[in-house]
Amino acid sequence: MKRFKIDDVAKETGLTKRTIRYYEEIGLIKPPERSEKGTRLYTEENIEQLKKVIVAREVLGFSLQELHHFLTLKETIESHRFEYRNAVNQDDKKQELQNIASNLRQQIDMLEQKRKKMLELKNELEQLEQRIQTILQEEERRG
Amino acid sequence: MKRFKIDDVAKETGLTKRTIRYYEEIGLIKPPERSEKGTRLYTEENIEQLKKVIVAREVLGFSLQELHHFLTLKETIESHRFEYRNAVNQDDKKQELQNIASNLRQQIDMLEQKRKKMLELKNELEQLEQRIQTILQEEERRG
DNA sequence: TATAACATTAACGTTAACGTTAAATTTTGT
DNA sequence: ACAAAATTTAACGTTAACGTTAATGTTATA
Repeated sequence: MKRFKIDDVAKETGLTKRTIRYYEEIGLIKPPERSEKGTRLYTEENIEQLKKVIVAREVLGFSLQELHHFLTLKETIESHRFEYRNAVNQDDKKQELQNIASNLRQQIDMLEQKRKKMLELKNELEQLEQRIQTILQEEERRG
Repeated sequence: MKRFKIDDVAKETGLTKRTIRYYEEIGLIKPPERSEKGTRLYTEENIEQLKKVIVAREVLGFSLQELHHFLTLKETIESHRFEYRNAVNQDDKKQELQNIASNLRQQIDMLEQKRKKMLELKNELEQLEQRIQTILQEEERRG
């Protein structure tokens, strides 16, 4: 499988090298493999993970802390997927799953709230746009 | 018309007094009236404006700079609404309006992009939720 | 009317999210 | 094989968005 060095990743994602290392430092992305002497070697998967982080930060406006919370949640779910049936203490596991589910529900509801607010703002902007278009068209007619 | 003091506004909006003064300082909100001796006196309208800023910041994740840009745009449009017909230089005005329109269109498209990305994330989370529910239900059945 | 409770400005402090620089290695191109 | 280019860690610098404190002045109320 092909590996990329940090400068390639930076160019691909638009982040700086510093930022990529920083995201690794605070645990937002998995540490990539290293060469024998310590140079970071990224897989496509590493890069995809980074891109998701960018979307969540830029597009959704999450803070890196919120993002970390989020990703940890996802990781927890995915890592528990197979372990569950063999769990030592079923009741504890069940409780944990229910906590996660409740947490997820909250995040989903929050996203829906945000989408609603965004739509409202978008509508407001479209009204402004309409107003301007009307004025411009009146001008056309009047010459 | 009733006026509120900054502490009331803080309680109403959930912001701190410092933050409210700061938003005024950087031009995010209109400076409210002052009493004879300098105490800030806020109208309902002032408070509404603040609440909109909060939505845009918290819910939409805009930086205060982006917000400022945004609000300035809106202000520009609204203040030009009546002035336009009597404008001295019609061509300049027309050009300006077209610039604003183009700017608005960009913001609207950006909002739509964000909404799309949000929906994707929401769907992803709902799949995770579904997975958890399935596991929990299997547990129920197995006792 | 006095005094407690609140407001104002000014200035320094803090935290997140990187930027920048430096000194030492590593990797790459010829 | 060796210079040039890229990478690593470490540490200090910067900016936005406030928090905190202090000194002083204003408002409310008993």
